[in-house]
Amino acid sequence: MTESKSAFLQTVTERGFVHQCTDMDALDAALSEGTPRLCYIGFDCTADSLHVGSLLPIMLLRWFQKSGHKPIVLMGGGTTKVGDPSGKDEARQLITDEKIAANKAGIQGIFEKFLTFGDGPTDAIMVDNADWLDEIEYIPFLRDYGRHFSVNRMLGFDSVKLRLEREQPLSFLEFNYMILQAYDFTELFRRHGCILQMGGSDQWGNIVNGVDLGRRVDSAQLYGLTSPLITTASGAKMGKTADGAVWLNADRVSAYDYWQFWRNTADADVGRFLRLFTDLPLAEIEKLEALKDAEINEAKKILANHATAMCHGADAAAEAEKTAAETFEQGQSAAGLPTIDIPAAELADGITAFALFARAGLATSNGDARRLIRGGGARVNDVQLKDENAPVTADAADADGVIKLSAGKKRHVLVKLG
RNA sequence: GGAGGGGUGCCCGAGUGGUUAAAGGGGACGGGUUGUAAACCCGUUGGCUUAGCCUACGUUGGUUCAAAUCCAACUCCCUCCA
Repeated sequence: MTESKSAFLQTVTERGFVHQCTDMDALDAALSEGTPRLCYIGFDCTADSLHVGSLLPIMLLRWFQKSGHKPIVLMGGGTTKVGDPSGKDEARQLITDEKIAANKAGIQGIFEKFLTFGDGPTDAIMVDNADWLDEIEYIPFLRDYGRHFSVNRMLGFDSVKLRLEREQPLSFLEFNYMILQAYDFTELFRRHGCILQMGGSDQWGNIVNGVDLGRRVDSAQLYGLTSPLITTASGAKMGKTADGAVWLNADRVSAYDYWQFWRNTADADVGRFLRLFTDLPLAEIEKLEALKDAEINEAKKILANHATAMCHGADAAAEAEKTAAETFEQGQSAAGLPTIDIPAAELADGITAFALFARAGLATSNGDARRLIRGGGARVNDVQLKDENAPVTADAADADGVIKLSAGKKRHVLVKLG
């Protein structure tokens, strides 16, 4: 394909979202007819929040909507009961129905920040595959749909093949996942006229099965498009930090930490991430990524601002930027840093340094805090601690009753006397 | 149902009676350098009331002065056979 006619494929290709497509030219034609088309991406309810790994699919839906089409967010309330074996070495733990419902509730709100929902022709809608999967009758389903799946072929798909090659167990339950996901596509085609399913590259097998099933049972021309797996310049899967995944829900990862995550992007990743995770025009991104040496830090701030504003709101992003500037550029104890309250009475007698660091969450245990201090990584009000057993008292507090604790250069917590 | 193999710290993976909180690697964290990069060098990486004590090698029980290492039962996984 040379030049896309459709705004959506044009944008998404230029920005680096496309890994594979079942039929780029035909899809391009379908999206260029001037009428809104429908596409969907499924999100399983395996946790009570999504993390930055899901951001790419969400951005795809966002661009789809911005390009004049109608996105469907499919909540995997049904498929989560089965568990997707894709990209997993081990069988997923079965998740209870209650947990799935709770997870779904936690996830749903995120989409409203990235998409406009409603009844209009290009408004996003949200559906749950439990609505139809829970009702399936085994024998009729096998006869109507199961006969279209070749086990020989299924064994060749990565999600299954990798498990078998590594001699890891794959239960029949999980083996059925791709059939159910394929059926989702058929169901969404019939209910809504949805013609496109997108997803991460690990979903390719599942998506192709859906396209094939649609052709077999409904003679429908369906399309699939996948996005590449995003790794950082250092080769790691993107979105992991010491504390685990970078979650999108504010109660899991604060707006400040979220901002910091983006601010700490490697130089080599800045341009790519700006294209993928912000709406900034390409011309502007090209200028930003061309910045040299320390100047590229400005591009990182812009990345952090846009990414945070999209997820947590412009106010939270501005606040996070201000806090970071005060902390790192002016070396102050910025009010916006994570804060813990400790009763003044407790500090009157002093709290042993290692215990205080552990309590502030800067160390995972007292022992960890001791090691941190011994290694010279702990500071109180920017003064390095020498003695892990020395008490920190209320005397260390400034006029506002605040003590600044630091572990390394990047992690800071304020202790506020209560 | 039968036969064999396996379950070690965040992950991978050594270790087959004591000197083992357990080699090595990865990851992570901290220090140095720096731009809140990258690369590189150094250190740390079970818990606690930390010169000491406690808990740990699938689970439970046993042998022994002493077990991750030997024995038994159980459990989960893998392979082959039925």
